Amino acid sequence: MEPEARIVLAFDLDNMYVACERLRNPSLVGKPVGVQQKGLLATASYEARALGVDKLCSLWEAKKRCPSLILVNGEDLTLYRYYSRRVFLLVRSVLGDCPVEKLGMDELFCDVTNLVKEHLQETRDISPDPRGRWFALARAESGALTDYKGFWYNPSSECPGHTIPQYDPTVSDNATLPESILAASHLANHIRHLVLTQIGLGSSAGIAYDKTIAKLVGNMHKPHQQTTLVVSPTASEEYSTVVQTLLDPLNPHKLMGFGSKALHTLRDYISTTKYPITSPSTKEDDRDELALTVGLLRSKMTAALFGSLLGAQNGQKIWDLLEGRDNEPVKMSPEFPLTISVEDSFDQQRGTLDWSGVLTEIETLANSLLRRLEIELVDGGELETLGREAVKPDRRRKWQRYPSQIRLTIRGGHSRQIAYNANRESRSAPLPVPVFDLDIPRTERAQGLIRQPLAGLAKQILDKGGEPVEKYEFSIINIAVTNLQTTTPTKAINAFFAASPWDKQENKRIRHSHEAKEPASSNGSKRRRRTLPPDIDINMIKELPADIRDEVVREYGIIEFEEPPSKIIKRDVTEHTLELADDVNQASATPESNTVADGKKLSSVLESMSDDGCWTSDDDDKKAMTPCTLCGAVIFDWSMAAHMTYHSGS
DNA sequence: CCGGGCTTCT
DNA sequence: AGAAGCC
Repeated sequence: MEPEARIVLAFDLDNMYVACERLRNPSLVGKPVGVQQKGLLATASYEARALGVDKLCSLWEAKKRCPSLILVNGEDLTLYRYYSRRVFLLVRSVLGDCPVEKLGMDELFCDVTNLVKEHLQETRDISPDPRGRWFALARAESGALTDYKGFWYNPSSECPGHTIPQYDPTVSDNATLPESILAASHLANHIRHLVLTQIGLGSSAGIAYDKTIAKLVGNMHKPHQQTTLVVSPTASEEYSTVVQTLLDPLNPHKLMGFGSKALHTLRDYISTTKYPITSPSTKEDDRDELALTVGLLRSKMTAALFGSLLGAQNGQKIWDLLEGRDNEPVKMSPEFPLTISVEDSFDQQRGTLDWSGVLTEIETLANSLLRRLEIELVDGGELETLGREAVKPDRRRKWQRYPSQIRLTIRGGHSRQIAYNANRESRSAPLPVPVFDLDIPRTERAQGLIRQPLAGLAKQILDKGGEPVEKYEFSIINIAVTNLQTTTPTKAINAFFAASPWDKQENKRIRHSHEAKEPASSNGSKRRRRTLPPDIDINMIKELPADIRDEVVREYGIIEFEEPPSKIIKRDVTEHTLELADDVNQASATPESNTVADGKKLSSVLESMSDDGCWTSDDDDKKAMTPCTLCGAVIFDWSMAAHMTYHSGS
């Protein structure tokens, strides 16, 4: 007995960077806007694309073609992360226990199998209601959404948005349409409606039976539209016909998991074995390459061949993609990222420095890393940076996560040969606890990080145990914190006792911490207090970062504190959700914000969400390519400026 | 295969 | 710790 079919929704926020900038600055609505990053155009609004801007990327070229183009600097991603998180939390709260997976900043996958199943069971036997059928949401323990219960839809109406295969209006009938996929499509429509009205971001969606195909069909009609695969895999023959028709003409690259490496390997094999695939490409982005399609690969090769070329497991997985099978589960994304990193790149000039120059660059990065930690991991931090009223000043700002490791990655050299991922070396070390102490100025904490451990890590990488060198060459420096913990770093506390990380000289005597650790299970009493290490100064404990101090106090049962230590941190997801949701409701209630980020009137967008007559679509944000005038390499337009710095370097 | 930021597999 | 994948 085969497992029941899943139902997967794929959401994609339309033109997200521009849309976010328009929420920040509504005067940009309806105008041609370009978002600029590092001297290149990261993305352009639909108005700008209509004026020919999307075909190029250098800034002056863009300005030439479209003098009215408004450039916005998008190098600081804070705003985009903020909205990305808002959308994630909203969707998650609507879907209860369903897994919601974040892909990058602007995409989500949702496995709504169980939700839809429950919905159908609940509504199966109830008598018809003139309003249609009630899709109940946010039940049970997700008590966050007291104001939110579900929505009505008409089970005998057509599927919202577009369908695959397309409806034949002459035979159009819901008889063949699986109830579950119809319900899921209405659910997706409802979620898009919520994201639009509560947050102000338009989105597109795909509804299908796995992630790859949901994403694929979702990309077929954009923006502000959705597309549903309306044939069930339980009707296996019809399903594979439809899916194969859909996939066969595609560039395999469009299938998630079919990366450039795999494609390259396959192409190599095909050309060296004179495999009978010959059709020369006419498409620009396939120039000089075999025009591989899903259909060609599928008909000319075998699963076994894929296995031997790409590894047994991976080969099989990729082969399955060609046949429209994708068993990748929708993985529930964690509330906070698992790593947070900052990175800068350097051309030949900037990237050739003596030792103190290297340290200066690392310090700059350390500062911006600390800023990000405060924005993203401290309660209320993101609101503060967005110029909204932060948490009450008297309320202590609490860390929501505690990274325990820090990692330095350096990519050396500027030779053209190396692959972008090669030549990277990294070293990691425990993250010193004082970084969490918000009473220490950020710049001081950054300097502390340099002293320990970043300078040492940099030496390990750059000197490789040899003698120091006059000049160091590198092209990328990255600093990351990893292993984000939900609890205060107790291990780090021990480390703190063992050696005060950043040399508070007076506290030299707090050394022998491990003696202080009690044999854990010496008797049955769990509540038994640890004894404070005898040589620890109570005043030093007072200077610990607040959260750490609480932990110490709790662990060791210190009582001679004037101010009572606050309770153990209690994390409440739902509370946070509501807090974030608040300011939007006001925003969307005011008349002047009653426009969608891409310039359409809200009312017209809402209207269009129920029918198919949407305005013309654009797509594939960043896929255009152009040959470099100097070396002829075909390069993504959005990276041409960066590419040019490459030439000027050598 | 350039950019910055993330995840996952090995 | 590094390679590779995705946006």
